[in-house]
Amino acid sequence: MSRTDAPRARSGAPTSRGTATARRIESSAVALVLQHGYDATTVDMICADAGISQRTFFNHFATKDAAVIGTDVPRLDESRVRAFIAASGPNLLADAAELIALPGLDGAMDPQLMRLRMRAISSSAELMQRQLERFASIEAELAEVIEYRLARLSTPDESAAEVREQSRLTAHLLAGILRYSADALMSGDSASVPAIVAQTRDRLTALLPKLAGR
Amino acid sequence: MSRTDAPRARSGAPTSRGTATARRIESSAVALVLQHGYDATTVDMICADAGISQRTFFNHFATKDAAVIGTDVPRLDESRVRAFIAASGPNLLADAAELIALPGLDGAMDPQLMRLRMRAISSSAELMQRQLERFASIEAELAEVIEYRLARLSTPDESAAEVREQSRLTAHLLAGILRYSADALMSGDSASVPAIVAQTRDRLTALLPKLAGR
DNA sequence: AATCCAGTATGCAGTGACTGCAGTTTGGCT
DNA sequence: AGCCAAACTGCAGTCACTGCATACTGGATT
Repeated sequence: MSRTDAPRARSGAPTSRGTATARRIESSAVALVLQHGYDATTVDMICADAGISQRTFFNHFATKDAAVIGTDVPRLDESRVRAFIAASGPNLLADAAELIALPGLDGAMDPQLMRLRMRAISSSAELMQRQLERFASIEAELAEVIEYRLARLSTPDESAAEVREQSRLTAHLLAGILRYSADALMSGDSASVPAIVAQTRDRLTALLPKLAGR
Repeated sequence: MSRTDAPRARSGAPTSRGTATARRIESSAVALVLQHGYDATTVDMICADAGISQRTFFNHFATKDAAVIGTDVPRLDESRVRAFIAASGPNLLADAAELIALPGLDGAMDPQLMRLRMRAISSSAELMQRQLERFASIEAELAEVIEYRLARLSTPDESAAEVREQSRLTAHLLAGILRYSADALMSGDSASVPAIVAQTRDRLTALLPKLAGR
């Protein structure tokens, strides 16, 4: 019934990452969306362009938008997580922002398709929305990691439950930062991901003291 | 084509707020979702329960989820906006969080339906998501208001453009706070809206110094 | 009282995303 | 050659949603 949370596919639950067919579908989808816009691009059009049947399309991608934005989910970079927990720099938020390993940055994907995909996503408010929703998927995990750092900063009068809530709140703040970065990345003309991340970090460092009062 | 951004309806663009039919549809929708879950509740079921045709349903609500979560959008409370701009308290974020006038709190709605609606929304991840998306609709407005306050706190080396970007970043942070509050409100068993807002404010006040370092 | 009109409700046919099922092709392996 | 699992396909069906053309309603106008 729901269109967005459909189960993967049926039997093999193909990861889509890697199979030639999935790649063809993805590049057709991105190209057509860039050409006609997301709403005007039907699944049938993508199938025709990729030379496959509609059923095959849905064997690879659970939804139409998955074919455009990709199936990889942002993850926490384990090695960085350990470093983050051990560290104790003053700027927890900025540190945490670097925990997230954006998919597609690990070089496993064609950078050309990557660039087109980003343009396609930013051309549609709906796709952008879906893209941002993905950040929410790691928020719980993020809150847990943050809790380790935050526990060391807690005052004696704060219960463990309170620290946990503060961690969850921090994770939500972080999601806001990520949304801001994604926004800047997509709407800005050029600018690489590392550049945007660094810029946001600086901006945040300047901003936080103003928000926290003195 | 898109399911989520459909234009209101055709001629009169009914506000849905107030008409008896719209109210019947809303309460049928909420009741059925509570009973069967969102995905298992079809538009036809709601129509049958409310005693209207499907076409009439879509004359009142642009989408199925609109009938459950309501059509009112959060707005900035104008009188509070003026107070916010004039004030200069140390806790800008917490101040800003009170700018938002949540719909349904102005007493114009049946509190009983309000409570059922909240339970219905929190019973489905998809609905919750849609609900949270609405906060994004006022982010631009919010950033503009924040800019007034932030401009007074800027250092000489910061350009107007930089202040604007910091304001946008702040608006995104605020959206995170709102999401956290909404989450707490929905998942918590009881707790009134003002109580949650106050609690979040306190929590934020305790948290911010930790995040900004000293 | 007859007329008119705007607002609202409806039936119907169509589009587009998505699913389940049942059957076929394909390529590697024995 | 024969076999098997993975991948592909057609098809029929469900559900959200739209456009259009057509009623029904109650009150304001003449």
